[in-house]
Amino acid sequence: MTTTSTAPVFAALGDPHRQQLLTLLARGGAASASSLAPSLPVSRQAVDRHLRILSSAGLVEPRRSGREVLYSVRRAELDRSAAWLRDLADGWDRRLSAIKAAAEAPE
Amino acid sequence: MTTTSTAPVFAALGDPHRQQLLTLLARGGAASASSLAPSLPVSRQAVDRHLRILSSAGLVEPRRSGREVLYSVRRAELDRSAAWLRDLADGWDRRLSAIKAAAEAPE
DNA sequence: AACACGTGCAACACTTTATTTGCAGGTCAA
DNA sequence: TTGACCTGCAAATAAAGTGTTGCACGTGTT
Repeated sequence: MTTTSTAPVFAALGDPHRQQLLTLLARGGAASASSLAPSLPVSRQAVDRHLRILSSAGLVEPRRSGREVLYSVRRAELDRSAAWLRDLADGWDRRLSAIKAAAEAPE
Repeated sequence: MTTTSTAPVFAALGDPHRQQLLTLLARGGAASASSLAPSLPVSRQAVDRHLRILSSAGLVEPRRSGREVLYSVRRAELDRSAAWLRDLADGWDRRLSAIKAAAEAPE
């Protein structure tokens, strides 16, 4: 089940510009699309779209402040994705120990 | 720097079929494209391409065994991606404590 | 009210991705 | 050698993603 629900998250993380936006938000705090755009080599509208994608993946959260919309990082989703990776790695480890055990006790 | 190098990894993880292939490999051990294809609702060739993408992202590794090509999970890359997520979350935590400290000591 | 600024949306072009079918070539077994 | 099975590659198509420009609409400010 987590198999499909984390896919949009990883897909969102799979773009360099979006990674850049995430690190900017993580280090600089909440910011708007317009204020972030100068830091990237793309237009304000493109940044806006990336932030929407990150938002629908649950990685950032929009908050209205006056006439601006400030986006901030949502840690919970980062943790959830990291947990998925960890479970995958654990499954692989279990597989390896099963092979090792089978090799040591042929019958 | 890791910003761009992990992007292909996350992009590879961002597809449900590829996630499914990874979990199959992690739990069932090394397998070929042909043997995996019946478990997915796509053709053998499509599975092959997904495995190539996972392979070029470093998430799986091909190994020739007779007339088959067996793919197996590469734990190192899983760990590397998990580390990237952890660093991002840590950066966000540092940001939060900086804000908190500033609030407690206005000047 | 008038102006500036930030957002939201639509149209468009371009590139990439996903997937299929078909076929050629290699490898193993009878 | 013949047949079965697996891999590898090409062409075709449909869909999605990335980016741009232009413009309309709120929301503050003067």
